[in-house]
Amino acid sequence: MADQEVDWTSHAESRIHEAGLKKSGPRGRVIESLAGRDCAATALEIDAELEGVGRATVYRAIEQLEELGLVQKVDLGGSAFGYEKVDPSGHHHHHIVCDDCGKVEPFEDEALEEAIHDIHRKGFKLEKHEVTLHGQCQDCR
Amino acid sequence: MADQEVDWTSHAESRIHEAGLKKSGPRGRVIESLAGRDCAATALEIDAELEGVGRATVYRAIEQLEELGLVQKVDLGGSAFGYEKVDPSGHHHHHIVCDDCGKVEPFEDEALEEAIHDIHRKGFKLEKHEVTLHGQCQDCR
DNA sequence: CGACAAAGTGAGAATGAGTCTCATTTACTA
DNA sequence: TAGTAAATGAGACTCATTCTCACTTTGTCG
Repeated sequence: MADQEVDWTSHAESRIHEAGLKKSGPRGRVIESLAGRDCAATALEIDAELEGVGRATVYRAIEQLEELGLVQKVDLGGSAFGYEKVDPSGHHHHHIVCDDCGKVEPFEDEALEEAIHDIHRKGFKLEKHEVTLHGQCQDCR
Repeated sequence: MADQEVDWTSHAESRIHEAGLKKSGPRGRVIESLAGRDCAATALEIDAELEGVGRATVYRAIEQLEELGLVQKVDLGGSAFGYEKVDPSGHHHHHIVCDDCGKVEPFEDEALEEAIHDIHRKGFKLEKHEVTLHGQCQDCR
């Protein structure tokens, strides 16, 4: 396990505690599962990985983590949403999805972030944004 | 019905014909419904609007139109996808979604398009992109 | 003009993701 | 240690989407 994962895990546990929530084994396992991934996973993938943890618990844990800003929901273009840990530093990335095989890769782009930051829309208070690029990966070409 | 809608409708019908597909009333009604909208609608909204047209037919028609590049699928953050006609001129927009009431508004931004156009990713052949901004609309603040 | 094959169709069953309920268990705190 | 609020797992449920299938329409070829 890399340092960053340890950081995110303990950061998440602290924030959970600060929010007045109790410690729990099943939720801890969901947090671990998210910590060990570089990019988005679906709720059902996590559920399948964690034997003995109920589906409802996985969804509940993800929801709580999302409310605390520890996890973000990302649309991968398919039928299910993906969820991934949010870097405490505020650093974030977007996604490239291969429309043939479904593979997802993270990417970052400074110019893109700036362009989005410069968008102002009358009456709308922007809170977050999501960019998904679609195409074909090397393997599928 | 505005000129642009007429154009898109007949353009769509021609492309359907070119693709070797047969003429049909129900699919024609789905095309009309899409033509009459400025922004995305869900498949079930279209289905509900068109009495006498089966759900399967609505989904099939949308799928065919999507394959022909006449319609694009957009993620509105909710549980269902939206579908909207693609302007034959290549002109396109993205979406701002109010996370409280679910309202969707289109927006365009030249700088954003350029930033996306400049992204090159080794091994990936980019085909399309999707940008969704989230926040709160005037009514919900 | 038929007649036939391919495309199209609607009803409803099936699937898949996500949500809800509820009886039971667990973690904190007084 | 008792009380209570949070947490849990099983499974029922909802909603969007896909699939199946028997039947109808379209277009073309003889």
